[in-house]
Amino acid sequence: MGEVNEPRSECPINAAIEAFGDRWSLIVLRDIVFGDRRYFRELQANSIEGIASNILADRLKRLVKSGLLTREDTRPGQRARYSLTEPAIQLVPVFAQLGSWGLRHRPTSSALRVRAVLLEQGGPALWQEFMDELRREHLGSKLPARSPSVRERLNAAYLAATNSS
Amino acid sequence: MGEVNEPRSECPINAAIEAFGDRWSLIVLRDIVFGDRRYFRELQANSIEGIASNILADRLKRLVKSGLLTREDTRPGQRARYSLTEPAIQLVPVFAQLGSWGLRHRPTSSALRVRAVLLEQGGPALWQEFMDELRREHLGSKLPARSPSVRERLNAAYLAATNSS
DNA sequence: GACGAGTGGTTGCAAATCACAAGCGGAAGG
DNA sequence: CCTTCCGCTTGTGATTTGCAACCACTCGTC
Repeated sequence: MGEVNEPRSECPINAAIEAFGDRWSLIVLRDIVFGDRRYFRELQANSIEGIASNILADRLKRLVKSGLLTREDTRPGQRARYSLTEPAIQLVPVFAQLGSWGLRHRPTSSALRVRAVLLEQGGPALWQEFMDELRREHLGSKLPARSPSVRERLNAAYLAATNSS
Repeated sequence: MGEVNEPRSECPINAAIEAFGDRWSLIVLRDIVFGDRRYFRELQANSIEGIASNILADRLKRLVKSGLLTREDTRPGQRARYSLTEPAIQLVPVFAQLGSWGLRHRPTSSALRVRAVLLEQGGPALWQEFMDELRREHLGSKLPARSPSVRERLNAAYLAATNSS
């Protein structure tokens, strides 16, 4: 990916594409945001698309460099936790719209569809709540938490769908 | 791009990425949606990112095959018009969110930013109006038109920004 | 203090894709 | 005819992808 160079244009849509418009960046971010994966091995082992380790390493490095993730700095050989930054947290509405689109126009499994349905039904209010939750988990925000959390609700719906199908 | 094969997963977000998650597909669609380009040469000549003709040809072909565009069928050597399909028109909210993100988190030129700002301010109601407009232009919908059209408003704002800067 | 499991990666390689420039066959107008 | 416009196609080298194997390091256990 050539996004290391200067941007092709100064269009905001193009800027977004250059930041995460490839076949893997959004997949990695999706797994961190919705799947709560924080470590390299977690991301690789649980990837439903089966990401290769070199691609994962490359994307994580690039996302850190471009300000979408931060990496806990550890000595080599130790677990390093990745955290979302505020720009990455603000991708939640993008994920919601992508999910709504995929839901409508492509065949998807009923289990994996559930999260997108809920996110669509909840609308911007739910997205905001989820973003606040991510700020708490990833940025140490002290905003008051609600129970059950959005992620708990999303996962409960996902599990219900996998069992009933 | 390997999107011709079977999908990597049945996740709606992944489905969206496989449909248009590369460095050029959304750029082409953006120019058709917001720039009102309908012909190959228009798309190539006016591309601010400078798309190469083989890439453009490949993307158009793929977008037609995947149901996002239709191509007027003409004899070779004649102008062929491309039209958006309903799934492509429903990308408007995706574009709006991508624009909002790029606006906030990446440097963009004030002129090119204007459309994204307007789309954000207008919200879902404006998106719907714009989608109806696209249905009229691309699908022959007979829904009543409003004046001035959303595109006229977006372009007027864009021109005002280019002159004042 | 050697061992084995777990950590986050790197390396090599073949295949696919990208980006750039040039050229091509048909159609339309004069 | 000749020119211009039309949608591409064809080379070419450079980059990226996907796959599998391998690596250096740390930590807990014996």
